[in-house]
Amino acid sequence: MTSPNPTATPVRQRATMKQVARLAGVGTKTVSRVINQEPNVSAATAERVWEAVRALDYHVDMQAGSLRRAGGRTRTIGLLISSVDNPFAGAIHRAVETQARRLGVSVLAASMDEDPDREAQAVKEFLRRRVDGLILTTASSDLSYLASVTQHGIPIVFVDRAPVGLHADTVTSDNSAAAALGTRHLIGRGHRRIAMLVDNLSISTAAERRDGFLAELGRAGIPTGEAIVHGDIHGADPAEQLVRTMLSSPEPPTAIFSAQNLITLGTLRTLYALGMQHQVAVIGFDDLPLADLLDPAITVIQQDASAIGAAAADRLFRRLEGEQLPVEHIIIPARLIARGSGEITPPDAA
Amino acid sequence: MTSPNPTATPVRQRATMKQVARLAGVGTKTVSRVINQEPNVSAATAERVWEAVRALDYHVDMQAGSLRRAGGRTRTIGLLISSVDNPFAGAIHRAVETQARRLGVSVLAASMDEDPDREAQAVKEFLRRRVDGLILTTASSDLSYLASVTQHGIPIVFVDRAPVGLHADTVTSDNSAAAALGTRHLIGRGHRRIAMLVDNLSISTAAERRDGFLAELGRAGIPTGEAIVHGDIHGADPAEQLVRTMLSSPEPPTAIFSAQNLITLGTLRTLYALGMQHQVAVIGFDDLPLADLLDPAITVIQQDASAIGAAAADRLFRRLEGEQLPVEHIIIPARLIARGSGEITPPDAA
DNA sequence: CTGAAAGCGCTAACAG
DNA sequence: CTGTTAGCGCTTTCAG
Repeated sequence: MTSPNPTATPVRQRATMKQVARLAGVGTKTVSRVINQEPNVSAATAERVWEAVRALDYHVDMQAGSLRRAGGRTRTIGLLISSVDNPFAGAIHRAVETQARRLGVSVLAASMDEDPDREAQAVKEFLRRRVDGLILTTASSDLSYLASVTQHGIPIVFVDRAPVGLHADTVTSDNSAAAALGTRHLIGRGHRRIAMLVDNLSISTAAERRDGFLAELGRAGIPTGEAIVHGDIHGADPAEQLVRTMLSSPEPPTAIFSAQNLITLGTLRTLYALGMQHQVAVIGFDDLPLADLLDPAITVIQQDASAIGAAAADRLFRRLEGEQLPVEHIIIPARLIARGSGEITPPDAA
Repeated sequence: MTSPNPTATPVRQRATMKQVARLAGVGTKTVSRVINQEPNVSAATAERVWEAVRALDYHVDMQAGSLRRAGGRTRTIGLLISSVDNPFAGAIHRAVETQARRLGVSVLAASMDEDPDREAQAVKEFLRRRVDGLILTTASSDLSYLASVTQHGIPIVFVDRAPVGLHADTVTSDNSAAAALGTRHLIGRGHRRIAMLVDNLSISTAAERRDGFLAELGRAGIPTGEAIVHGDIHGADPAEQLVRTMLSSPEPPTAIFSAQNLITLGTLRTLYALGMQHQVAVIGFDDLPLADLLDPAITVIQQDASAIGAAAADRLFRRLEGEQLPVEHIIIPARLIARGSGEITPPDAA
């Protein structure tokens, strides 16, 4: 009978604490003390243990440990973002990881793809793996399934979007104000027919940007009843199509406010294809890598993703340390970067 | 004496399988069978168990389970990439996650930031958490610390960069060939003074790109002894500086081959600042979002990050399923996308 | 400063 | 089809 694994090196079993203890000639509890840097171990004993650890290439099993440990901490958190492939989300992820690493905490990351089912599934997998805490970007309008989670003592911090119907720590941009800022910028250049292009309006962020836009139009005395708002635009291709249609309409907008990254991309593609990039003003939410080199360079509303991620992580880890904090909604300001495309004036301007 | 947590809802302890069993009026093993979809449970019993699960909001503890389960599988893998904030790495992450999710596997993600110490630290944390397998982008020249890992039966697949001195599954682009392709493209337009700008040469990917560049120069009969190669460029700012210096030299290059994303960005910034974007040819490794809208649009070598990630995940999961596979180096082709900047001819061309 | 015993929540192996 | 017993690797508790 041949071995089932003829080529590979024979699998040597992973070392256990017991084996380390035997090799070092001490009890398992002493090994545990050394590994976890607990006090009350003589330097000599500790050194013998470390030698055994190296000799056996031993790595503690945190999972097994947390089974018994007070509080059952796994030193692992769950992070749910729109997509691990999205630059904005990546920056948040980065900021969270930086803080986590400092504390020896690992991060389970997952993408929810704007799908409430995926979101719920991802959270379930996090819970099965006994994460200590959760940082979530949510796509759900029904967060009731999370109520029990917080009750079980697992802290949750929401990032990017405020949760619906749940009183919990939240860190977001100042979406409505930022949208108003951009809108005011365009109105100041003389625009009155401004189109807002926005993603799925069930995403709170999208809705807030729309609201900020409309509010600012209202403040400027521009009738919001006939305001041009296009929602439910998913990605660059639909945006590209839509802008094409819009611009060939009898009364085309003189400015476009794109409320999201990919929508900006699609908008620009059509403008360039039509050679109209110098005629229609554009402001985009979220910056893009080469935006400053285009002609005209793109005026954007830049969110501080790093600050958002850092604030969320800070909040979560402080709760995990046991700090008693009131539930808070932290708002990170976004800023407008004027580069050219947002300063184009409408054709009929004096 | 006041409660230490006066405002919050009292923390209800997490439900255990035993509690579910008691509530459903069955043994724990039956609950285990139902939860894990094992056979040999009557529909009626299963339904009672599910009711109890819902009532108690029970989530299995996979950690505890894997302690006893044959093979000790945790259904979690570790993914190490250059940075979770890097678009190329994000695309790999995405592809890995997609496959993992299908199999109910979670992903612990970490950034190594081109730092061997961070890399080793991250792997250690993965191991402590008993991941079933590892997908690694490595920055280390000494991978000896991983030998024991594979011996313990934990499969490793390397992505983006081949490991030094370790015979293991690897998925990379065809770096040398792709660099040669880009170089040939420039030579075909009449360029002979081509500068290659490349990241840290200790990164195998960077070295391979340099080698492909030099090899192609050699094939074209261009003396490689005087070839212009600038290594150890970390990010956009140093690249920006360097290009400025280069272009003010007595015999400036007529074409620039940027071997990395951020270097391309810096290169372009200088070219635009000097108004020379129509005079100096540029080819960049890795695509950028707005590259097609610039004037001239940027010619790039595009790596298929999704395919790389997918191939790596496929390999890992097949090994985890127990398939016996020979160690393999899978090479994913990269392609050249000609857009304009790479087709600029040198000033002295006939 | 050190170690022995108990048990965390679960699943393997077996008995019914 | 179902339940009981043992024990995974670790940390807690408590006795030296």
